[in-house]
Amino acid sequence: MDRLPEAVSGYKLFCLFSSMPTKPTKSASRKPRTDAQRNRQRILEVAKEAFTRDGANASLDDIAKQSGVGPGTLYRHFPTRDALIEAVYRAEVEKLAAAADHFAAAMPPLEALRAWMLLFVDHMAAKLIIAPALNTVVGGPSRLYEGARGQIRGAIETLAKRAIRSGDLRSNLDPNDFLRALIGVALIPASPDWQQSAKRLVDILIAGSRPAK
Amino acid sequence: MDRLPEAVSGYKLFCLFSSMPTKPTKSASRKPRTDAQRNRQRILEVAKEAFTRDGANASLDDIAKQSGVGPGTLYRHFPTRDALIEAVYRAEVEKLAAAADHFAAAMPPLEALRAWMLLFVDHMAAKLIIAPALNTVVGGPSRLYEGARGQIRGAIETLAKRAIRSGDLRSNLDPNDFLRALIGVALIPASPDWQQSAKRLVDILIAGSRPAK
DNA sequence: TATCCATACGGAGACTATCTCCGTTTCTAT
DNA sequence: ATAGAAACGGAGATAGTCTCCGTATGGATA
Repeated sequence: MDRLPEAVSGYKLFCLFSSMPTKPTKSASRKPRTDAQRNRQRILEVAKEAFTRDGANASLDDIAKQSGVGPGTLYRHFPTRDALIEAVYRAEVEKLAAAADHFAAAMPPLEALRAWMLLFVDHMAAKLIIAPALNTVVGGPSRLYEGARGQIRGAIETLAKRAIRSGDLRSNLDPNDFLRALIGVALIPASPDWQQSAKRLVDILIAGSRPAK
Repeated sequence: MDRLPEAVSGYKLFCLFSSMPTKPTKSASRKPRTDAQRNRQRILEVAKEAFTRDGANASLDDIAKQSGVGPGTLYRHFPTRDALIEAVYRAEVEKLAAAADHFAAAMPPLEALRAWMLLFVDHMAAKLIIAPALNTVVGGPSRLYEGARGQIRGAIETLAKRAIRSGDLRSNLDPNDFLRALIGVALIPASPDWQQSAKRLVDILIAGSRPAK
């Protein structure tokens, strides 16, 4: 419960920055140890597998073992289960955000939006990673994922605004509504016509968001 | 697991015949004990609170304690965590299904559909019960909730078909798409304009499902 | 109403997973 | 080459899950 919030958030901040391409800070301290980085990476990979396979409460000690490290090492890198899930989640999210930029640059507005929404769905379908990850955040009032959500939100906002500007969508539209709907689709992978449903939904959303004639 | 099933059933058979001089009927079905029913009910209520408050992995022993029963009693009624979650979930679902019938009987088609979709969202918003419950099912390939999902599906199908018949919606529509979208909305209760977003989304879905002019 | 026994109860305790602490090892910088 | 900061591993304390079985209770029967 009362889990040293400031210490944790400090660590999170570190993680956030550490995944950036170049160091923006002067930081004066020394280069992070290579074995630490390697272990961190390895844990992330194994965790992704494990969460995909066993759901969001796969055994953390098992993940540590499969990564070839002790439990202590895992918990040093990711103090809580949520922290680990979040890290895995963030990696996926970054791929999606990158794709949004790419589509925006390469396609006409409405098409780009549609393509990205479908990609969003595909990512969830293929990896099944984001769904289990989102589970735990829904359960509690935790503030995780906010940064990641920001990225996704940014991605769809960019695409939607472009489509609004070109007159393909109504101007009084909140792109977040799209997101919510898509996540719903992704969370029900049970039925076999899953993909079809997702595509239909995307088209319904777009059709429902066209400017009034 | 393998708990002497034949011995038990053999014993029951013996009782059946030996104690049955005149009555040809069922000694088998006896009225369920009232204390058992009461306990079951109480556990359900407490569990609903607990899951809402602490997320889907609230301590089961705690729930038992707060219900005034021992852990054994809880586990007899609900052998697994999923079973308990499912029971709570099912209760909510039944309320929704009932409401669908009510709306269908009392309102014009499109209005009834819209009202129910909003109620669906409200239930999730107010109770936050269904969301945590859905989490665990998403994680694994478990077959829980299928019956409950059937009820919900039935509810929205009834309403949607009515709206299709009256010409308010396109005929090539899969109402399940609506469901998926709504669940997505319900799973992101974080933002403050939550309710607004949900209502907008409902209208987008309906607008996007109108017959082509 | 009294009696019987199937049904249900409680909770001690075995088992399993989570997470911490700290002595040891490894890597970077000088 | 060496110092010492950083990272490691894993034993073990803690906490949650679930079972077993002796005891209590309420419905059926007479």
